[in-house]
Amino acid sequence: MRVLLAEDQGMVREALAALLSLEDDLEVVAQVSRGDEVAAAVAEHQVDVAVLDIEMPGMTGIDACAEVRRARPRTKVVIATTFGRPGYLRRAMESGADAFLVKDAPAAELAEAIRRVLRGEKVIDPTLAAAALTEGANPLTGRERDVLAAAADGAVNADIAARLHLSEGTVRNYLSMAIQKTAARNRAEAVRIAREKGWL
Amino acid sequence: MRVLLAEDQGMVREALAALLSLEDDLEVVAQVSRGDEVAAAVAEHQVDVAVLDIEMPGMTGIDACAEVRRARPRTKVVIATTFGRPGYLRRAMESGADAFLVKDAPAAELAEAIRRVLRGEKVIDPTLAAAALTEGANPLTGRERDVLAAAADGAVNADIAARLHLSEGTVRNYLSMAIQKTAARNRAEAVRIAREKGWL
DNA sequence: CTCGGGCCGTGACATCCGTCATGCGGAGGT
DNA sequence: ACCTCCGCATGACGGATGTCACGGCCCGAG
Repeated sequence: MRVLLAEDQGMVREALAALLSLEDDLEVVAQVSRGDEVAAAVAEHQVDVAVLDIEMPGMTGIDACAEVRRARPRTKVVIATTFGRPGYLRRAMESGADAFLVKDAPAAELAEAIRRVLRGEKVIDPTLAAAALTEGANPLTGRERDVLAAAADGAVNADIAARLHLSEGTVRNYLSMAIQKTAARNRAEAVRIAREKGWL
Repeated sequence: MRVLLAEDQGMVREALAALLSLEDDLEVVAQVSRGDEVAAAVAEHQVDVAVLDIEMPGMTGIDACAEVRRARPRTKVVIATTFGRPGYLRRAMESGADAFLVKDAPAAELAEAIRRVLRGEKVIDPTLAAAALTEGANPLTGRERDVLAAAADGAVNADIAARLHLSEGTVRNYLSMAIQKTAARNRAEAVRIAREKGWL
């Protein structure tokens, strides 16, 4: 079966390629390091399974998954990520992913998951599935996410207001909402919590 | 040559093991997922080269490197990390590392670096070396680092004071110093900048 | 021994931040 | 038509934060 690997860290990507090449029934026919190169490569190399990291330059693996789903629905998608955040899992499934793995897991699970999605199964870590279900959906509105994301790197209110073309008071209001919804005590904690839950 | 791999993400660790096993002259004789297991494993398996990640539970790869250096000076140490922060490079070299690689690099460089350190050479990314030299040393004092680290996850002043057994005013003073030294405009930005430079 | 620097604290002050009340317009649902 | 939710805004208030000046203790370098 023809496999594509998308992962931005060269060493990790090539190591995973070496690992999968040990499997007789799998062949790594393409490797990309950016999310926005996935869809084209999948089409060009007639890929049967795409293994995607989430955090990548250009485009997230989740968005790339949605692109693949639209352009070539028969290609299976496996999301393999460092962070087992419930929100990531939820969004990955909404984008049509067939499997969701965390890189903490033993390597054998990757090949195993690939074979299972090829048989038409879905593969999800049960612990994560439970967490995603108990958490409920992302409670932040679009603008609240925007403001929180802009505050994430330490910008002051005036900066955020300028960047998003808002009034400073509005920025304060959205942040206040976000802080309450995350049950945090200030913006920094709100950012941390939202990140952990995959809301950002 | 006998190689140890220390890396917390199972999938990545085993993939790197597969990669290195393709090299005729290298043999992966031990794998650990925690920093505090490195030294014992190095001694037990008579390891010639230890490949260490930095971010690991239990102990950082840099501290583990120092342990190995003390307990078994002839063992070479290769630090392989996700983040090419100048401060990491500096601290790794101070701990006696023989090579410093970023995981962005192509996989071939890993085996190459291992062979070179075995010949007694040091291997450092020249771009990073330049950055480390232009940056100068960490300007933060021990206590300033402590309070900044405690503020990193969104704790309020009272929390930090309690955690470090300080007065709240003292926390404010240290944070103010840290903010000035990082040329930041608030604690959150100071945390970000200190992280980027590897001062934390 | 003196001097600088790290460490810890206090007090005062200006500013920033988080909260709340309130308002308006638009989109979507019943 | 009505209600609800989102987006955007203003104004006011208290508390948190950042800055500054100042003092103390201890240690190592010169």
